[in-house]
Amino acid sequence: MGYATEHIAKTLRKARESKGFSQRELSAKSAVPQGHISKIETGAVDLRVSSLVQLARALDLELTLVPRNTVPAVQSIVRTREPPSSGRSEEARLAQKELKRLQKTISRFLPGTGQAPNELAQLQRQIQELQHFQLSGSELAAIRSASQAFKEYWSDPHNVNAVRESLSQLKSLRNTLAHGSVHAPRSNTVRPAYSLDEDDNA
Amino acid sequence: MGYATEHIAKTLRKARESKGFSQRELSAKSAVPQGHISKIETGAVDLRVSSLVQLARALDLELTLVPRNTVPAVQSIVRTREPPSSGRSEEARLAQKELKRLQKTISRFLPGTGQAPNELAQLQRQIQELQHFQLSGSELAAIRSASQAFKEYWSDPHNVNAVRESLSQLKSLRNTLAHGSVHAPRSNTVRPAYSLDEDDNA
DNA sequence: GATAATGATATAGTAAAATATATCAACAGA
DNA sequence: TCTGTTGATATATTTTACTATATCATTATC
Repeated sequence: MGYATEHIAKTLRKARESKGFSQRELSAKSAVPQGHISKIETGAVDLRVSSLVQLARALDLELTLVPRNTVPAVQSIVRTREPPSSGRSEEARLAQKELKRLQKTISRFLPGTGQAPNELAQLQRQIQELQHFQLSGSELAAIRSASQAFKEYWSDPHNVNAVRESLSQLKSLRNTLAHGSVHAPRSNTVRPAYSLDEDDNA
Repeated sequence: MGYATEHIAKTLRKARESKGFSQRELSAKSAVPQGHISKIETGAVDLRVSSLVQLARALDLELTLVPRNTVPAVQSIVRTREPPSSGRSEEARLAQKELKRLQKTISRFLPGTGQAPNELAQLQRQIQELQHFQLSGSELAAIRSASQAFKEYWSDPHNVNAVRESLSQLKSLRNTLAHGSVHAPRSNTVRPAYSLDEDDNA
């Protein structure tokens, strides 16, 4: 409806997709129900500012009021810092999927083992945390590599070193992401009021 | 309440005051009731985006969603284009008051005259329109000068030239403002859905 | 001192968002 | 084919913004 709010809705959707989040994931991060996100993105509601801010924060966006005559300059800034080119959204999606796949694989493997090595739990937490970062192509490669390492352990449960290898890869990935030295900064992972998981490590 | 929306509220109030608008004036321009504006500025409500946009437009602001990491750059842009230094708010206030004073003076003068010169009506319309611009120090000077000219006419109703002088000063002021060649652009005066006054002239 | 403008509040009624749940079709993978 | 994910919708309930209107204390202006 609202001609002016339509733009907001589009921005939200684009931001979400570019980060590879599903509406349900975003719902978890922002504490806004998925159904409501759907309505918002399709412009079916005149949402309240608090809802908008909740979503924005989860998407690493900031709601600002800028003077009309500065809008072009602002847009130019935003544009130059945007995702390098195209395909980013798809890569983010794939990276997130790969993470989930690995997570699932591990959890399916766990019950079978009499006593799982310590590293397995760590691996799981690491994956858990990585899901909070915005990922892209290069990260996808690292994740796949870690996934590969775990498969080696899967096929030979004596090879604990493979787990260690996998874990170390993900840790290093997490550190690069957290320190923002290479890719998108994202120094602070978005954290909902109710914590979905505890993650804290070095 | 809303920690995040508090910032929005402050921005709105600052923008309004810096333009010398009262809540009632802003209410007229934005079609948002004064009482509601009060609640919004004091952070008593979690307003809807449509209301926020209405107010923003009336204040010549744009609601935008920008990536977190661009916020500092954006703020810097906004800051460099802001009112040169201080006292702007007070000057705007004074300029608006001066206009009102002149308007009042004229309307009080009118009934007394058997047949007011054409220029008086033009003067009134000119003032009417000028009230839609954001004014500052230099405009204040021009307005006072026009006011002075009118007083000469007041003391000597035969001196129609004084009115012409006053009118010409305001017209020139209006043109400079409208074309944005000198001060703040403001090419399009904010116009509420229901028109409060008709003003159209060259 | 009287009058007018300003901003903050209060109350009551209406409209609409927010929420919790659930369902559904389309599609992707195992 | 079966399963899980995704996005869109539907319904019912609760909460709350929005509106209109009025009051009030505080400043300014005459």
